[in-house]
Order: sequence, then C-alpha cells, then structure tokens
Amino acid sequence: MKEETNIRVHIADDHQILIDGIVAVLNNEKDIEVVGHSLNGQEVLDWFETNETDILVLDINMPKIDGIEVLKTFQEKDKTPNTIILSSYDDVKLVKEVLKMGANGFLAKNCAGENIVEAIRSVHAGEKYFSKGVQQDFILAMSGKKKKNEVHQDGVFFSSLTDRELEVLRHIAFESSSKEIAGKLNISTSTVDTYRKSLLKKLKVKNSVGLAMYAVKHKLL
Amino acid sequence: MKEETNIRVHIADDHQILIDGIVAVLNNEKDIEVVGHSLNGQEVLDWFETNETDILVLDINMPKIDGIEVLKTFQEKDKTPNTIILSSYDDVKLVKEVLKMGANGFLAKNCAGENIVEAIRSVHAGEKYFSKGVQQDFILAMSGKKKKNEVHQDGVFFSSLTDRELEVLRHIAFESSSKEIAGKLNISTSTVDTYRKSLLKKLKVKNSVGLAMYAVKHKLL
DNA sequence: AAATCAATCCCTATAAAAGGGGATTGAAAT
DNA sequence: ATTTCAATCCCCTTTTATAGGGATTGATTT
Repeated sequence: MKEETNIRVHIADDHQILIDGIVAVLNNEKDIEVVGHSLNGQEVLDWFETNETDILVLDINMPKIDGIEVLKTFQEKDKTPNTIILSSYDDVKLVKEVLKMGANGFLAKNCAGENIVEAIRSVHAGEKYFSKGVQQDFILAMSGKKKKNEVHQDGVFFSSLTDRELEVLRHIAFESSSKEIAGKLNISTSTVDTYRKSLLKKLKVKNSVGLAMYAVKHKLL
Repeated sequence: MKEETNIRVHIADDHQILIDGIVAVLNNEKDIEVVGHSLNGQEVLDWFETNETDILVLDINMPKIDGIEVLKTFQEKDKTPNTIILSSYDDVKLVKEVLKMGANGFLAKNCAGENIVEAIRSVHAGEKYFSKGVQQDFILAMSGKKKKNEVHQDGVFFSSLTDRELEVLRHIAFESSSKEIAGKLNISTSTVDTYRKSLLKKLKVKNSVGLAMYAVKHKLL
C-alpha cells in the first residue's frame, strides 16, 4: 500500500484512555493513520492552524472549548474538516445541530471499535455515518421530509423513510399481508413489495417481524 | 325449536340497565331464555333455592353479598350452577380465584353483546370462556403450567402456551426464521413449524408479525 | 392401566415474503 | 433544462411461512 493513500485522522477527546483505545483500534487498519490528537477544543483549533487531516474525530464534551464550539469556529473560517462527532448522548437535536455545522458522522461512545473504522472510511468516501443508537431517532426526525438524506449507519446504507413507506410499515405491523395492504391503499401488491424491500433495507431488519418490531420500538403506530 | 332444548339463564347484576341490556341481546337468540334475574347476591341465593338454570351470569360487584360470596355459598352446598362471571376488572387473580370456585367463564363488562351469547353457548357446551381483556393476562399466568387449560376465548379455542411454545415465540419476535430457531434450539424446523402453527392458533393472530406484536404487547421479551 | 399432553418429527401444498433486476411518471430541486 | 427522487408497476427466483394432515415418545394424571 502506498502511504499517500492513507486516511489521515485526528482524534480529539478529553479522555486520554479513549484516545489510546481508538488509536489502538485504528493501528490495525493499514489504510488509516492517526496523525494527531487533542485533549480539548483549543488544542484542536491550534493543531488545525498548521495541519490538515482527512478526518477529525471530535468529542462533544471537552473542557474549555467543546466540540460544538470547535465546529462553529471551523465554520466561520469556512474550513471545516470531515468530522465525525463522538458523543455519549444520542440526542436527536444534537445530531441535527451538529450536522448543520458541517459534521459528517455521529458516533455514540458505546459503539464497537469497528464502527469507528467504518465511520472513518464512510465519511472519507463522502458519506454520512451514524451509529445505531443515533439512527433510531434520526430516521424518524427525517422521515416524511422532502430532503434527500442518504446516510451510512453502522455500515449499511439507508435513506429516511418516505411517507408511503411509513404507511406500509404501519400496515405490516398490523398483521396485514402485502395483498391486503395493496387492497387498502389501492395499489398493486408489486408496489407494496417494493416498499417492503426498501423498508427492510433502510431499517436493516431481516423480515416483516423486524419491521413490526421497529415500528413498535420507535412508536410509529 | 322445542322449548325443552332452550338454554335457561339467570342474570345477576346490581345495575338494572345492564340486566335489561343483556336480556335484550339474549332475546334475539331463539335458543336462549332468560328465566330470572337478581339485583344482589342475596336475591341470587334465594332464587336458586327454588329454581334451577343452565347458566348463571354473575356480577362480581354487588351490594350485600357479592359474586365471590355467592359462589362460595354455592360451593359449600356443592351445587354451583354453570357460572359466567361478569366483571369490570380483568384481574388475573380474580380470574383464577373465581375459576377455583367453580366459575366457567369470565366476561369483562366492556365486551360485545355477542360475546355474552358465545359465552353462554360455550359454557353450556361444557367449555370455559374468557373475554379478550381477560385472556391476555390469563394466558400468561397459565403458560408453563402442567395443567391442561383449554378454554374458549371470544369464540376461538386456545390453550395456554407451553414452555416450548413460549420459547419459540420469543425467537420469532427476535426476527429469527424457523430454520434459525431450529438451529438454536437443536430441534428440526418441522418442530418449530409445529409450534408456529399452534401459536398462531392459540394467540389468534394471522402471521409472524402478529406473534411478535403479541409478545411485545404482553411483555414476553 | 388408560388417557392425556408436551415435545418431537415427517409429508404435501399453497401462499407469502425476500431478493434481484428493470421501468415509467410526475413533482421538486438545482 | 436536467437531475433527483417518490411513487408506481412489472419480471424473475428462491426462501419462508402458512395450513392441513399424521405419528411417536415419555411423562404425568386419572
């Protein structure tokens, strides 16, 4: 592997242990290189004054200047790096806020090590990445919106649900077969099956039961 | 229809309106005849001193002597009529207590009129009958017991769940296919399918989604 | 001893779901 | 004007689920 193709990463978190852990994980990946790290927001800003990376893994909660502040500052200078937010809170509002400020991914701290690797690769590839804990609320907040929101979530592509998909999902959760749903919605069963397929893909579940359980879990009924 | 084949019913409830309502419903059934009614427990006991019926529809909450007392008295004399309990509470303990005291059915007061008819016919046929509100908890309380408990619930036969059925139900709710479940439980898929079938029948749902939803609804996970 | 029942398995069939693909239309966004 | 995307439909194939039947074993109850 040529060194030039490496994904260069900077890690910012006020817990040294966490940094060390992430570095350890990333060291196993030949194509990812940790080129710097910071223990607080000020260090991040200072470091990026004279350096660049492909990816910034940024904690929200840091002393002095927190992650939000860091993003804000970057945005003012209009040179926000590709950023993956690390957070203990999988709060929808935070996610949306942080996305507006130019972040490209959101990782809950309780995610698996391999998720960080996936997140880095995905964001580096121009996608958005959300760890599972985050996705749950986010997909809801986004469903029924006109915007395109294709994001990467724990390794799998998914888009937010369209109105029609949500409608079909509800019918599925009420034990209706595709044929029955088609009848109720006055569309062909082929179409219902199309929605089934996209629902399965988007929600990353294995079957109709998974769809129903998802609907319950996220109070879609 | 010969009059002798009629199902004779006595109704006991402290609300005259409710009695009238039930009588009205039963009047539409040619084979069911309301031959008496009482407004409290004492009246019931008095009436049954000199009369007999096929079915006693008995309210739990009545002034002076309540339904429980009435059943107790009947039991002491060892001449408990076929009794369907009417109750506002679908309390498991009540159901079990009342069953021990010789009752043959349990109707929540919010059930449909036709349920009363079904209940009367079922109990008269020697079955046990439970209205839907009651079944929910009861089927749980009974699952995993050694006793046979075949009861009639809102018109459909079902037995309480066996240990194995419950186990399979949980796996289904976790999106497992029959094949996967078979693997996990070290049994053949045929067996899993057998459980699926009996679960569908017992829980009166239409498909796997229904099973999963049932599991959620009744906190079986 | 006989009956009952949970647990296990099998067979045959049909229906439904899952997984690919491709295609059109119309509205909305760029 | 062109692209994007939701909504709609179709094809095909394979895998699961549903629905009916029957059968055995072993434990428990009566």
